[in-house]
Amino acid sequence: MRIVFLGTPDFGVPSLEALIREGHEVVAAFTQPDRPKGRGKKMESCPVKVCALAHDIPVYQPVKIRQESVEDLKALAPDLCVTAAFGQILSQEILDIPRIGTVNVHSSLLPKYRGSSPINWAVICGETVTGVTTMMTDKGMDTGDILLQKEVEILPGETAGELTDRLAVIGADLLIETIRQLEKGICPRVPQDHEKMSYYPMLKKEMGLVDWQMDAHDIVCRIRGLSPWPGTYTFVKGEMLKIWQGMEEEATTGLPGDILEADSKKGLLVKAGKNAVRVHELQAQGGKRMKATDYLRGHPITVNACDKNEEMRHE
RNA sequence: CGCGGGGUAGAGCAGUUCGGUAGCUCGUCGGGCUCAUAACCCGGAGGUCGAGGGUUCAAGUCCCUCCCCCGCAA
Repeated sequence: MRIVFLGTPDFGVPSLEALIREGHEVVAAFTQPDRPKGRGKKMESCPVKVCALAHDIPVYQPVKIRQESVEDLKALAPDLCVTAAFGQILSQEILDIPRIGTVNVHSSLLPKYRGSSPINWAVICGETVTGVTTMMTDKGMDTGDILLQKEVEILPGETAGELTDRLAVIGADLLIETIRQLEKGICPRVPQDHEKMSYYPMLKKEMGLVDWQMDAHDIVCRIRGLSPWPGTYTFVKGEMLKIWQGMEEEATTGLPGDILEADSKKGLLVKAGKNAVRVHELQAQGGKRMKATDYLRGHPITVNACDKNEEMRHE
């Protein structure tokens, strides 16, 4: 099968590798253009590009695929296009090019969690089950007909990053099975129940700012859901502190945001709306991530007595 | 050349302004106290101060070069 692969970040790599491993003829890979990244504004290739080049697959990096790549795609004459976290919207004109169609690997149980960050949102919303879906891409945002779907349990304490790694592999397997069934003409194809759809927006940096009015359970889900990017943070004495890991702990005293415990032995405990968040792992500006107890050894934080030291209260 | 913080004992930090015996908290090892401890007391071990070069009687500290880690921004 002549396949054109479209994907950008790590999530797409297992799918691309699976296609190659299965002996499909991957004739091209499309990814987002290289962008200045990291500290020194160095240009960096995305994971899918690196993978494609390693397998001698031609790489295309249009800024806007709809405008630049229609002729290229036609010339490639694919039987099938496969997308996995590509990052650009395909036009109908492009969707009409592949003989069979365009299959998208989406990391949620559609129609739930449409949008660009389904894994993060599933964790943020406190789900215990999510999954991957293969679908026939249509013009809408993750609205196409569902082909195959697989449920995956979200493990306790699992972060979005960890879950992404797992779903990427599971998604690759599902993709291979989907293509197998498409080739035989036995692949189911059912429209989404649009009544049950949910859509969540792209993640923004600001979403990582902890609102201590929220219940501890929700804050912990957010910490997990935004890890490793964009990360969760709060302010202590005017300095930003990233929170990498935390757990809910029962607490009835104090006001939201109060530091109930800050001890290099006991650790760091911050009051939330309901209950409190035990901060296990954090990271100060310029520092590396470390256990809260280690941090407190060298950075003593005063315990808020709830109604004094108002200026020390973090936001 | 995008902005910025940092590398000192196993861990987390202070010390660098203004050169002059390597410090703190914790851990660890040994001893003591206690019905008891994430408690307390006494004692010990453990450091090429990221690397190299330079200045100096003397460099963690001043000068030059390099390596590594991290936050912002994108």
